[in-house]
Amino acid sequence: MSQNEPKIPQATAKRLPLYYRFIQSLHSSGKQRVSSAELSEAVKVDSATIRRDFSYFGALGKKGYGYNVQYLLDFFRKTLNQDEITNVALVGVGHLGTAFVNYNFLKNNNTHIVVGFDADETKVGTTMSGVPIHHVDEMEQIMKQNKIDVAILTVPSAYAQPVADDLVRFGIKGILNFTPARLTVPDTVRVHHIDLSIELQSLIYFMQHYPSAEGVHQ
Amino acid sequence: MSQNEPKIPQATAKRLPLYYRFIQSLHSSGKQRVSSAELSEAVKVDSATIRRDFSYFGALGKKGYGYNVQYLLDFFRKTLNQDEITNVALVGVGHLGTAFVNYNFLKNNNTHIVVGFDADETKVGTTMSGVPIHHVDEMEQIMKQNKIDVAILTVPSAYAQPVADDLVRFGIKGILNFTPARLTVPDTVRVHHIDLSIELQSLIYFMQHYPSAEGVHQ
DNA sequence: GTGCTTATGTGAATTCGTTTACAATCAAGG
DNA sequence: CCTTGATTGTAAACGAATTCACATAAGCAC
Repeated sequence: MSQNEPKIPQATAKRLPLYYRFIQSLHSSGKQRVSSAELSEAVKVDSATIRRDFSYFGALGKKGYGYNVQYLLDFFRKTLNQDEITNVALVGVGHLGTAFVNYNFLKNNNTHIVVGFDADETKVGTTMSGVPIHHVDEMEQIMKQNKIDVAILTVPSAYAQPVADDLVRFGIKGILNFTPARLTVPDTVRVHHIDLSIELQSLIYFMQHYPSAEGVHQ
Repeated sequence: MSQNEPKIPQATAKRLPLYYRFIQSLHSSGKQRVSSAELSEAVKVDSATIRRDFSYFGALGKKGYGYNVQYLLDFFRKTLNQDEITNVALVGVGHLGTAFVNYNFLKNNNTHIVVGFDADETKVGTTMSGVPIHHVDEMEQIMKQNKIDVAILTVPSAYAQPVADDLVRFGIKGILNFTPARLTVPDTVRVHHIDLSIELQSLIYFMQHYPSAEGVHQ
């Protein structure tokens, strides 16, 4: 879909959902217009970077005025494909997986965990926050039925690669990987790593070696 | 501590814990030497980048040979200050916070959640996986007693900024922020954001707009 | 209309990070 | 001790991202 748009820098693409969220909150608070300076203050991104980011999509604002909130909102909704709900599978319903099912990315979000998988028979057949938990052996069938192409991976790290291999085989297109394993997948599959120990470790390293300055995040 | 080392690029610093973890696993599997090519395969970072990263610390390897695992291990342990345990506070013991307490970054890690805080009276006074949960009103006293300077923030987003203000007042030096709020803190305090909805959203954006290519993470 | 103020959009400069490519060096084996 | 093969460490090239700085255009007040 929309493969003919100009290629957006990856750094920009990562900030789009952040912008979108704040624009939503502006909109629901009734604000009509906003400047890159205000946005900057709220999302903690330099205002020039915001203007540059927006400019990749053409001229979204007006000189001397700023940006119209409604227009931005509509634009980002379209760009981020927010009218279509993305079904997500959760693979591994341990502590972390459970937290995600309960949270379920509900607010201001077009993503929804629709099914969980686990190998633990005591969990299989239950429902958590309305999400049915199936056995991992049923993945193929259920993933294809529900047209799921994104998975959140929260299995023990020893199983990460084999489970990822399965997911790939069943047609997954994106994996949000919370295990420490660095997955090997075909390059048609997009993997984002969130490695909690490493985030904590690197935070501490930065604290000890970089007295000041703002941190990025991942 | 060790403020006189050469300044390491931030991108490099973020990879250090990743290297360390893999070197540990090499060591415990009895491997004596390792090349940048092998490391590259395992951690999925280009081998030239690894050599460049290591070179910021001087010559850690030998030409034609590679790196001595024991030497690397010792070096990284020292550099990442792994002999000293870092006490961490968990603020907000909801679903996500609970997952972290149970996980507790135990393996191969010098960080340890030693205390949790919550406003919910039914949680206060309990112990989760050996970690005592106190009321947020006791933060000041307990944080200072235990010399805690890192916190994991998993409170509802409306409380994120006020709680962060408290933490700053009680002398925190680093915050791992899992709330969607972009915190305002003095620049002596390091904040890393992990915004789960945004990670999921941006994964989906990348899937739809960048057919191939390897994703970064964070 | 006219002029003042504001804030965008972007060329250019800069900073940061990655990758190429190869000379220098070492281990190992005969 | 010499040769071969392997692998580092880094200079230089490249590429990505950020930031500066300002011409340009729009709103707004009078």
